[in-house]
Amino acid sequence: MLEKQRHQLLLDILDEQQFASVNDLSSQLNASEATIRRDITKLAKQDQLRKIRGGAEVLNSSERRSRRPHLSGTAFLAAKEQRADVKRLLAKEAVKFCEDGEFIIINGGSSTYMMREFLAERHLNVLTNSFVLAQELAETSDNQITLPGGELYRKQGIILSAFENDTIQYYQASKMFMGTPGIGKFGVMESDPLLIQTEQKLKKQADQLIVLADSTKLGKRSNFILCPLSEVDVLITDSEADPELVKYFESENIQVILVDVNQPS
Amino acid sequence: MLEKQRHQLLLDILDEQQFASVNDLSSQLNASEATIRRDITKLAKQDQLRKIRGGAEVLNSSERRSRRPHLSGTAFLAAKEQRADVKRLLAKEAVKFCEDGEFIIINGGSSTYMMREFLAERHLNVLTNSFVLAQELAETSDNQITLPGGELYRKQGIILSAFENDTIQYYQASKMFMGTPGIGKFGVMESDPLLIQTEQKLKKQADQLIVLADSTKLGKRSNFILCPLSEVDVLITDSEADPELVKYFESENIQVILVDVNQPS
DNA sequence: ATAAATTTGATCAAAATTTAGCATATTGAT
DNA sequence: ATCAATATGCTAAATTTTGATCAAATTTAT
Repeated sequence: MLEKQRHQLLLDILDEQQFASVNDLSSQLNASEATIRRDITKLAKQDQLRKIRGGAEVLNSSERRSRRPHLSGTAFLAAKEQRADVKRLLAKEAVKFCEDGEFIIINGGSSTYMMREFLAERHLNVLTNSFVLAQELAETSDNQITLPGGELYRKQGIILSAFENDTIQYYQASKMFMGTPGIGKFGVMESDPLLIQTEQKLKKQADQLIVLADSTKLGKRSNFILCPLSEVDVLITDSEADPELVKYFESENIQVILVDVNQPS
Repeated sequence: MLEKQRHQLLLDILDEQQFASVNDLSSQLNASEATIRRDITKLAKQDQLRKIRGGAEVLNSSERRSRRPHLSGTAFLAAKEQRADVKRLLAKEAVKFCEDGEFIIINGGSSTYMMREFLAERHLNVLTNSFVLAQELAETSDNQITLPGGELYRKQGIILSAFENDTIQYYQASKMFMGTPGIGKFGVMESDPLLIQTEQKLKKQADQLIVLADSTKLGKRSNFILCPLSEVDVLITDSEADPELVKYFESENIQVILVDVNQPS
């Protein structure tokens, strides 16, 4: 059996049963114990599993090296599919807010990613933590692109850093655009704890915060509160939004833009 | 059987079973192992499969050649053409220097970009200011990727920042790889003034500096001196290098690796 | 604490795989 | 049909992986 293949199977086994002894693996993969030990050592070096006495142990997902959730691939584009048509309209409206030459920040996410289509023929200065958006804009537009430093998280297609990041700190934008899994009286939500810190750092550098959220997101809760409503300047949503909530947002001094979902596009 | 036909069948087999050993393929396609090896090498160069020890492995669809060339392709890819074969061999040698799990820095440029092919099956932690390299590695490999913050320069496919950049400062690497337009008694040269500052910052974070330069670059001058020879630890060049110069570099305590240019692969 | 049992890493020879060079066969162009 | 270019198969040498053995380290049982 090929080494690579054996490695793959070994990881598959671990995925299912959490732990595996050298002996188990040796018989399941019919390879000698010496070989299994070498495999484990190698895979441990690659951060694919944890070597423990007697065998190996799986890593929990946060430690694990993303097992090829491809950029531009599965996870990201799949999320993009949901209500893609509405998101596209919100994105279109968002881009209309910008004047050529303006400095803006675009936070990663499937809603804001849609802005790429409309940014193609614009000439803005864009700071974004979305690697995939940067990629698109670099290829299809003349916008000036700035990226924050950090590690690339393939699953989200985003660049994250634990450190204070000077590139962000020196960037001053008039507007920041972001999507959200939920927005309500409690504020703007975020489901991915990894993202919160970066988002808050980005938000500090912009004069105006513009949130994109289709009507199903209104009033929805999620894991974490990213910021209170008072920090939101504009909310772009669709015409099916609950009028009560819209009124409430407006009473909180938020400019609400309702995009007609039956618009021809 | 026609070569093209055999290639197609080979890929079909891989599609079905993920892995295939040279031996398997040889009997299934009745061709000698030598031929199968040559096929695999060729197809791997075309990014149709991944060459692994003992055989070949499928690429998941997003890695497949279907994708369009990244970043406008023009300037950057054109530069890539020159002496591409030699550069590829230098890159291969460079990757051999790395151990899985190691933290390395790769400076942008056409030589170092070639490392992507050989990094595909490795598991390293890579910090690079090359946006295009990051793109490739993100799509085709499991390496952990870190990017410095800054503006995206399309022509060079590179991220540059005028600011001190914490992402870089917190990164500690054992090796830094860089290409150069010229290296001689005066030191390592750089032609693009924009790059110098970033390169010097990156260099500070690595224990060892490894320079890739084909033999035509040896003794060549360019606009700027990036660093003196004393800071270079390893020079990877090809066997057509001027022996006098090689001797000189060695007398300066540089480990010189000569790659045989007549090597096939 | 001591002994027994287990696991580990190192070493080495055998087996498998890759590479390189050369001879032969096939193909395409004239 | 002939020549050149390319593709194929074979072999020997170099490299890598594997499995077996064993001493040292670690854990478990007494």
